Amino acid sequence: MDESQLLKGILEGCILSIIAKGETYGYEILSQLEEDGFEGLGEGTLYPVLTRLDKKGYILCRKAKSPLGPIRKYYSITENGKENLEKFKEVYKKMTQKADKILFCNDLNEEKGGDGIC
Amino acid sequence: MDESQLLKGILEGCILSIIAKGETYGYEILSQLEEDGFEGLGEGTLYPVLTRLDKKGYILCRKAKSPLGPIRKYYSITENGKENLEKFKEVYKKMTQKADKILFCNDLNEEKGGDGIC
DNA sequence: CACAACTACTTGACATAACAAAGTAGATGT
DNA sequence: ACATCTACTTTGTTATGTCAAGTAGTTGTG
Repeated sequence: MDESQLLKGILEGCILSIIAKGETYGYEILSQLEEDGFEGLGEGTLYPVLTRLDKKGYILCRKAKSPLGPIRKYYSITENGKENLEKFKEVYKKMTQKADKILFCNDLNEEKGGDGIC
Repeated sequence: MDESQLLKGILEGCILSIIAKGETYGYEILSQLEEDGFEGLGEGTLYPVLTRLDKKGYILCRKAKSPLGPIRKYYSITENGKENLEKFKEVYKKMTQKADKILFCNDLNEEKGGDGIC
């Protein structure tokens, strides 16, 4: 059961969502993700996502000095990125609703979040 | 926004869950998934998953004639598979809870399912 | 001043899984 | 004979997360 496969696609949306809440930089995103329960994510996982989001035009990049280390790259979301984030949320919501139904609506009255999905 | 990436990992769990509900075969699983909202899944997507689940020992395979076509391969879940399915559900639940929090708990009181995630 | 420790980003090689497209083949009906 | 539906296989492509290693600026300790 490879957890990393489940992350695919989700991670990019989560990172875009974090940037949407305010300008931030890689290292901070990493600690934010850690705080949110996504532990053990390496830098080699995060930075390629940022590059990708930038290439797609979903975020803007601005370089600025750090008060305690090498140069930071600050990212902020673009209009294009905001639109994409909303689309992503819709797709994510639909996808998980479908999966929830198959996974948690068996013969028995199993439940996922406490609300009645079934 | 590539939907197929979001499917990764989820699909395997869903298919295992469908098999857990009773012995079935590929073509039937495909129509079941379609019924559950996973439309447009090709055979080239489904069958490799079944092979994988079989290799991992999560399902058993039995060949039998079809009343209306070529031979079918009937699959049923193993004890090992049942255990794995439960583990998968846990991992899936945790993962989506984390993602839900990041995606739907912004400054505004957005909501996902109607229950208070935030 | 040398060195460790923390911050911060980069790069390259790799594994996994979904997907498209094409193929093989049995059964049925016209 | 031919189309159609059922049913499974195979091959190559692509996207994305992951590991490992590297580069580099800043601060504090001995």
